[in-house]
Amino acid sequence: MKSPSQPRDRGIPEATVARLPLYLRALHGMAERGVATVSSEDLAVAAGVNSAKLRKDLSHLGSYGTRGVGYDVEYLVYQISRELGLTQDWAVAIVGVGNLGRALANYGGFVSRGFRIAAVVDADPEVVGDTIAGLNVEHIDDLEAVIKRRGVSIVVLATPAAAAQEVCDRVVTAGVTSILNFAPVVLSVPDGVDVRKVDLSIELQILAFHEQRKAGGPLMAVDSQ
Amino acid sequence: MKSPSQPRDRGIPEATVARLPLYLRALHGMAERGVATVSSEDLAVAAGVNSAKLRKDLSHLGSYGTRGVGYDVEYLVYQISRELGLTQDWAVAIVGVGNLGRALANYGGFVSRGFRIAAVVDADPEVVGDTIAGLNVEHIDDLEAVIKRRGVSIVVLATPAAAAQEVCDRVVTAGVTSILNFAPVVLSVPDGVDVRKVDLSIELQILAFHEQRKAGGPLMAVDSQ
DNA sequence: CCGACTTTGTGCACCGGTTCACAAAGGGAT
DNA sequence: ATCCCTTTGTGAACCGGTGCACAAAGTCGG
Ligand SMILES: NC(=O)c1ccc[n+]([C@@H]2O[C@H](COP(=O)([O-])OP(=O)(O)OC[C@H]3O[C@@H](n4cnc5c(N)ncnc54)[C@H](O)[C@@H]3O)[C@@H](O)[C@H]2O)c1
Ligand SMILES: NC(=O)c1ccc[n+]([C@@H]2O[C@H](COP(=O)([O-])OP(=O)(O)OC[C@H]3O[C@@H](n4cnc5c(N)ncnc54)[C@H](O)[C@@H]3O)[C@@H](O)[C@H]2O)c1
Repeated sequence: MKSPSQPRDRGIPEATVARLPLYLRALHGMAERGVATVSSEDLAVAAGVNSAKLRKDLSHLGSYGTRGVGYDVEYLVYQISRELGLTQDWAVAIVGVGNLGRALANYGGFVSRGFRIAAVVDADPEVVGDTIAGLNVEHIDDLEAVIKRRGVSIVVLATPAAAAQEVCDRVVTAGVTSILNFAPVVLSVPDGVDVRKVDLSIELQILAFHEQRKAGGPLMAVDSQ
Repeated sequence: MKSPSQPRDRGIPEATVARLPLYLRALHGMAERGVATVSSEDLAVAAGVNSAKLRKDLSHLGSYGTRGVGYDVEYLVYQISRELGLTQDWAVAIVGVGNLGRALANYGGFVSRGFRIAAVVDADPEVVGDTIAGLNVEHIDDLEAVIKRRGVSIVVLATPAAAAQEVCDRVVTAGVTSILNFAPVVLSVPDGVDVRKVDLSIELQILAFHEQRKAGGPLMAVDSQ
């Protein structure tokens, strides 16, 4: 059955970490359809990657496959979940409950992955006190207290750009070391704090670049005036 | 040898393209504050990158700097904008006007970068006919007609995962070759079609991985943006 | 007009990540 | 038990990207 789980390499490449959630999603789908084992080739197709890459990624977690057969779906789901830290529950706070913050708070897709929205915080007196996604909107003045009380370890920043750095500083001081930032600013944080940014405007600009190239190619206005 | 500043090598590295919007944002801020010229060092700090990397990135567009002085802010804004295709107006359609689609439609940050929301489309009869962000919500049955009529060249997919591939196929058939996908599925598209995906759930899982590691072992995680 | 100073543009070594290709491992059939 | 077939796990070449370090290019004060 399972080979003696060899000591997992503590240094998993960042690129691999970024793909594990993709494999996990594909595996969940297969488990639901009753698939018991899957080959690297099939899983790779489902996840949209190269099969050699997938095998190398999984090999970083240990030798969980069986040659000639493939990988046990349930077992792999468990191993990847554990590696990503999804066997525990993460308390997430959303700061800034405007257009975007509301959409995130109401999204059900997070809970199903072990991320529980534990608090929503805003500065606008009109909004504070409202109930969003079943949660009472707390005042930004109580940010530190809320983080401590709810055991928040991940903060989602959805405030206007101008407020992002200040809020960031405060949550970091409060002990948070994982931040997902939607505001279009470069946040500066001390070492040891992870910031991941999602910038939709940048995504569109990258698409526009390629679209322009497809359409006109280098034949666009070449003035130099 | 070559003539003075001319559009250089047409093959701009993907990593460079992804950073140009970052430089552009920093430059816009500087222009607003009345800064006329900027050194690679200062701009790099503002954009959160290494200065050598910034210079190499800009060198792909041409020789737009002046040694001993730096870069002319306005001129650089123009050059980067042109390279990214932001000197023209892009018509964007949002398909799926739920939590997320609404937030996107109401967001002002796109228009300011040359992206005009030209249409919003949904399948729900309850929603079709409503006005969102000043636009009439069109029916998904009219998808192809709307794309043609409004000259849409970029589609944002914000439908449930189950509907994403079908909608994707239709917009591709309608001639769209640039898609920004928020649904947690791997889209399959023909060659020549660009798909960029934004998966917030994956971002949280990556944060959780590092968070778990920080809490557990003696190994320190490094920050990344 | 010159020489000191600043900053660009890039050659080069390096590094993480990708892909190919194949030996080794395991299962199943006979 | 042995052979054949499938599929893993990985060595090694390769590739794009990064960052150091510096010569070249340009500014500016005198
Ligand atoms: N909505 C989008 O689709 C979208 C897309 C890309 C980027 N963004 C970015 O995401 C962020 C939020 O966007 P939005 O559309 O939800 O904006 P919004 O204006 O609708 O919401 C911002 C919310 O933050 C609150 N806020 C302001 N200052 C605060 C503070 N100091 N502390 C706590 N809360 C504070 C406001 O009261 C408001 O409720 C912005 O930075 C925006 O640039 C949004
Ligand atoms: N809301 C979030 O914060 C969030 C976060 C991460 C990912 N996502 C993903 O983004 C997508 C949208 O999320 P949401 O929260 O807005 O969901 P939602 O259910 O609120 O909205 C989906 C909308 O799509 C419409 N729709 C359904 N089928 C359609 C079809 N065939 N054609 C056109 N429209 C159709 C529905 O009528 C609905 O209005 C989902 O795939 C979700 O997984 C959302």
